[in-house]
Formats: sequence, C-alpha cells, structure tokens
Amino acid sequence: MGRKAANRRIGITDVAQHAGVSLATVSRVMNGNLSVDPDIAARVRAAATELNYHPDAVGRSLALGKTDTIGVVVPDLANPTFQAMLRGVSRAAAQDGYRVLIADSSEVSSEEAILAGEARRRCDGIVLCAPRMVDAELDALIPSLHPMVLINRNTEAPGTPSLLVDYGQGIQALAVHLTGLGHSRIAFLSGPPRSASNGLRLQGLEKFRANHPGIELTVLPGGSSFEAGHESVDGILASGATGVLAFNDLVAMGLLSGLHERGVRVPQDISVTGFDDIPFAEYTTPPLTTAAVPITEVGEQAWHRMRDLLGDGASENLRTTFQPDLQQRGSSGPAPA
Amino acid sequence: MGRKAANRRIGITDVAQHAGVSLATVSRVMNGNLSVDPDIAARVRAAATELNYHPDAVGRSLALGKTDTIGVVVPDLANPTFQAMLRGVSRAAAQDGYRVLIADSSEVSSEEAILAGEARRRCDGIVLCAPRMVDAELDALIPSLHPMVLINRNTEAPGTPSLLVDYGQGIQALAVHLTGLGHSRIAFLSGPPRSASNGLRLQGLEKFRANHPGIELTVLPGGSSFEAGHESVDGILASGATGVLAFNDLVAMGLLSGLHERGVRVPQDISVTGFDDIPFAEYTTPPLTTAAVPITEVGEQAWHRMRDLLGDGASENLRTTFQPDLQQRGSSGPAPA
DNA sequence: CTGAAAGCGCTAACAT
DNA sequence: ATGTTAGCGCTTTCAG
Repeated sequence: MGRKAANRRIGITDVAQHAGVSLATVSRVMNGNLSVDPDIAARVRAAATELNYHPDAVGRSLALGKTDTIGVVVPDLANPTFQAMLRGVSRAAAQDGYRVLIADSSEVSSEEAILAGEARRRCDGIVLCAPRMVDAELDALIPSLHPMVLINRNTEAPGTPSLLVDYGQGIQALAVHLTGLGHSRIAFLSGPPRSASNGLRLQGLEKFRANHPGIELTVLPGGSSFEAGHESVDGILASGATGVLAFNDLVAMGLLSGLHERGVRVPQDISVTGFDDIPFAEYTTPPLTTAAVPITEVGEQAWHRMRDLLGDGASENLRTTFQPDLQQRGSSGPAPA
Repeated sequence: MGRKAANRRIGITDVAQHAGVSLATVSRVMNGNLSVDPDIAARVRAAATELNYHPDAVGRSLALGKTDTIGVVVPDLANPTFQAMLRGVSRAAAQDGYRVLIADSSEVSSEEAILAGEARRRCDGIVLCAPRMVDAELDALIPSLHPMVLINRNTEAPGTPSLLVDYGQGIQALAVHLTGLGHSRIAFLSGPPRSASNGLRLQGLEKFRANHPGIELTVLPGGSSFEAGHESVDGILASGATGVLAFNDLVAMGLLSGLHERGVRVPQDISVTGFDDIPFAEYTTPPLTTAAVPITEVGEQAWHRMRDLLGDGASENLRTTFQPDLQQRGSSGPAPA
C-alpha cells in the first residue's frame, strides 16, 4: 500500500518526532499559525530544514478539499492562439500560487467532455477554451464542471463567466480598411466550418455587406492553417479579388508564401490581411496587416474570473468582450489601378 | 474541514449505500477487479451511473501513492521550441493516461528549482526542459526530483535520462552548406550567453573553423528573439558577411524582416539560415534554410523515458542524441560575385 | 498553547 | 466473493 517501503519520503510525523512535538503543532507551524510558542516554532522549523521536509501536496489537498490547481482544456496545443492563451492563464495563476494542468483535445471534440471531467476531478476549476462541442452538450456539462470559465464561447447558464472576442467587429474593421484603400472586390478565406469564431466573422461580414452594397464580397472555403492558405492561392486568383481577408494570421502567411511563389506581389497586386496578430505577424514579408486580439490578456482575465469563482463563489464580470485592434502594416495597400 | 457542507460531491460511500454493498466492493468494481459477482457489479455500476459518481482523483492519489501526473518545467512558454516540446510530452503522456502540469519559469533561473520542487510534490515525476541553472545546482537538485528526465541538458548523475540535440553538428552542417555555396565570410549571430545550446553551437563552429581555415567566421552578439535578429541588421551589414548563421529561426526571421526593410535582398545579396525548423520557417519570404530539430519527438521521447522510470524504476536509454537535419530552402543561395 | 483524535475519499490487506 | 478495517499525509476541531 502506498509507496515502496524503501527510502520513503519524510513526512510530518518524522518532523514531529524529530522536534519532539505533535503532528498538530508541526502542521500549525508549517501553515504559519501564530498561536505557537516562538521557541517551539523555531525548533520545528529547524527540524523541518534539517530533514528537508516539504509538506506533501496530495495529503494537503485531501484534507483541505482544494488542490491549488486549475485545468485548462484547449482544442489544439499546436495553435499559436491557444499557446498564447495558455501562457496567459498559467502566468496569471502562478502569481496567485496556482498551477495549471493542461488537457489537449487535439481537435477531437468528442474527447472534450471526458478530458474536462477528468481534469476537473483533480483540480479546483476548469477553463474551457473554444470548445468545439455543440451548445446542448456544453450546457449539460456545466453543472459537473463548475467552477468553470469559458473562453470564446458563450452560455446562458448562470455562474459561468465567459470571455469573448468580437471577431465580427474585427473582420469588419479589416474589410473597411480594404475598401478605404480602394478595393472593391474582396474575398474572405473562411475558417473551419464548425468554428464558432468563423461564424462570428461571417456575421460581421454580412453587416459589412449591408453597409457597403457597392463592394463585391466573395466567401471562399479555407481552413485555419498555413497549408489552407497556401493551397487557396488558385481560388483567390480565380476570384479576381484584389483584397483578401484571411481567416487568421496562419492562413494569411500561407497565402503570402503561395502568392510569392507565383510571383504575385503583395500589396501591389493583391492585399492580404490576417487575424489575431500572432508574434510572427510583424515579421512576415511584407509585415502583415491584421486585427490584434489580446489573447494572452484574455488568458489572464480567465484566471481572474476563476479566482473570483474560487473566492466569493461568484464573479462580477460574467461576460467580457475584447475588441480586436486593427494593425495596419505592409501587406495591405491601395487597390491596383 | 474539507469542502463546504452544502451540495457535497457524491463519494464512494454514497454509491455503496445506494447499491447496498460495502465500500470495498464499489472500489473493486470501479477498478475492474474481476473477483466480484457479475450481478453485484452490475448493481454497483448502475448506482454509480445513477448518482453520476466519479472517483475522486485526490483520494485515489493519496491511497495509491501516485497521481498519474507529471510536471514539465520550461524556461519560457512563449518560445515555440518549448511549446512544441510541451505538446510532444503532453500528447504522448495522454496516450498512457497521464496528465501534464506545467511550470513556466519565465526565464528566471532562480525560480527553476522552487518550481520544480513544488511540481514534484504533486506529480509522479518531472521533466526539466533546458534548465538555466548552473551544473552544481542541477546536480544537487536531482535526488529530490527523481524520477526526472532532462531535455537539452546533461548530468553525470546516474538514473536521470537526458535527451540532447546535437546543435554543434547542426550548425556545422549549416556552415558547410554556406561554404558550399561559395560564401567565404560568414557571421554567427549568437544566442543568449548563458544558453547551453548556444555553447554547443560555438563548439561546433570551432570545429568548423579548424576544418575550414580559409573561411572568415565572425561571431556577433545576438539573442533568441525576433527583436534580437531585427536589431542586429547593422552589425551584420557592417561585418561584411555574405552568409549569416542565426541562432535560431526566430532570430533569422527578425533578420529577414530587417534586411527586407533595408532593401537588402535574400539570398541574392546575403544568405540567412535559422535553426530549429519551427512551423513558420517554411512560410517566410523567402522560405528559411534551417536545421530541423524534431523537438516534438524529443518531447514524446521524454515521456517514454519517464514511463520507463515510473515502471521498472530505470530506463535503458540514458542518453539520447538527436541529429538536426539540414533543410535547404530559399533563404540561402550562391554568394554574390 | 499544545496534544489527541477524527476525518478528507479511496485502496488493499486481512478476515470471513 | 464480500465485508471490515487500517491506513495514505495532512488539517482541524475539541479537550486540556
């Protein structure tokens, strides 16, 4: 039972024995309980240091009913957006002495619920990032996952804060930017069909269409990766568009690369915009015009909401929306004559 | 004590009561112990389902002396290399039912030991990735962290597998590649001074120097980021080098961007190489010649070593070295006449 | 101010 | 095959 008999870890019992006090006293000292005689406290601390004792986190968790750990479920750890978000959560949580357990569903949406549930059982709360599951499944999951914070996904259920990015506004800003440069034929290279954020972009573009009846806007099938952008060059050129709104920066970079191979000049022949403003966007050739999403900050805020939940049991800010910020760079320019 | 009295989680006791059996029987059923009457087992399972019971991981961990979780300590979660490595570990570990707790030291080397220790106390083992701490500190830490796997760092201590990348070989291959293209003045844009992998590159370049006495090789101060590459343009141009070996792909991309701004053509005027072959390298303009490091595979292997340690208590493969693979792309070309 | 003892949720001898 | 019971390492009432 338990760990191997040999070289067992030293526990609170050893320290108590060594210091000639009871377990309770050691515990009190280790937890900074003031009501301990200074001399005894010193003796205990000395013993702890000498034995190189560190309280076992699992035992502590069981007794306290908390693990000081939260789980973060992401759809794909290879995606720069989720990496940045994870970093935001992790660093913010670390500031408050919490750790992060990661669960990567690898874009298998049927795994999300299971992963989230498993993670929840070892953690004090769950951050669910851009879950791919359908609304009904998500709503059904909420009670068993609480406390939970949602990123890039909404819910009607109360008590679950959600952090949203206004992709509709961002894509409109980019489209307006292109029309301002004289582009009248614009193509949207769309993302994964089941992506909620792609839906928001499409909604934004419908508004744009309504406000700009003179502009010809084509929606082309795409994806979310370099490859998707790279492979869509033919479609783009065939569309006759002079301005392209790529689903995100990755797609835009793939497109940039593909256009370069074809000898198509950016932005002289065609303008390209991305979305997200990942760190690389500034360093493409030419630098990418994009809509910056403060995704690391979103991650930080996710932790703050979680902290609220873990504290009071409720968070004031139940719905926070982040506005993407237009970053005008070299990949967009005046429409060709 | 423990969780709030209200709406307490349902535990094994509730299931036992509901099914009219003992705790032990429920435990046996939940753990797939065969020696349980099928009828009773079914009854227990029914009760578990009805009550939506899931065994608590913390209680289980305490009883079993294992958490099915490993900790991964990285110097910087913003670095694509460590992100890819983390993904490799995480996905491989998930295959075997293990989870990953992340600890990001944010390049503060004095925090590494503390983070690693804390993580170790809640996990079954630690993967230490490219630790920045000095050798003495690392060696002193090993006993208290075991089982541990090292990435990009070596140790004389037995029982600690380490996974290494032959940066020296890789940088030599790149240098030879450039000389093969006729470059006789080459600059190495070095990485962070305290980086072990930078040291390996420098050693490799010393060998290169010995083998290629005719080549003028300059070492310039640099860094590990876009910005470092971007800011070193002046130094590069002043050096008169026609071929530049950047510390890594990020630096190379920054440099590419800076050269483009100056109107310096790549590879016509100057050739640039990176290191790592991060996913973006293929899509820069021009695509980046680099030495591919199978970093995700390194992460996977790290898990396999850890799995060995967690099983037999020892791993056969104590030292594994990965050879970078030259990726010849558009950013390197014949030296200008 | 300190110690004894109960208990967090679960597993595994040990008995029956 | 099932139940009883003693822990895993720690915290915290409750007595003293």
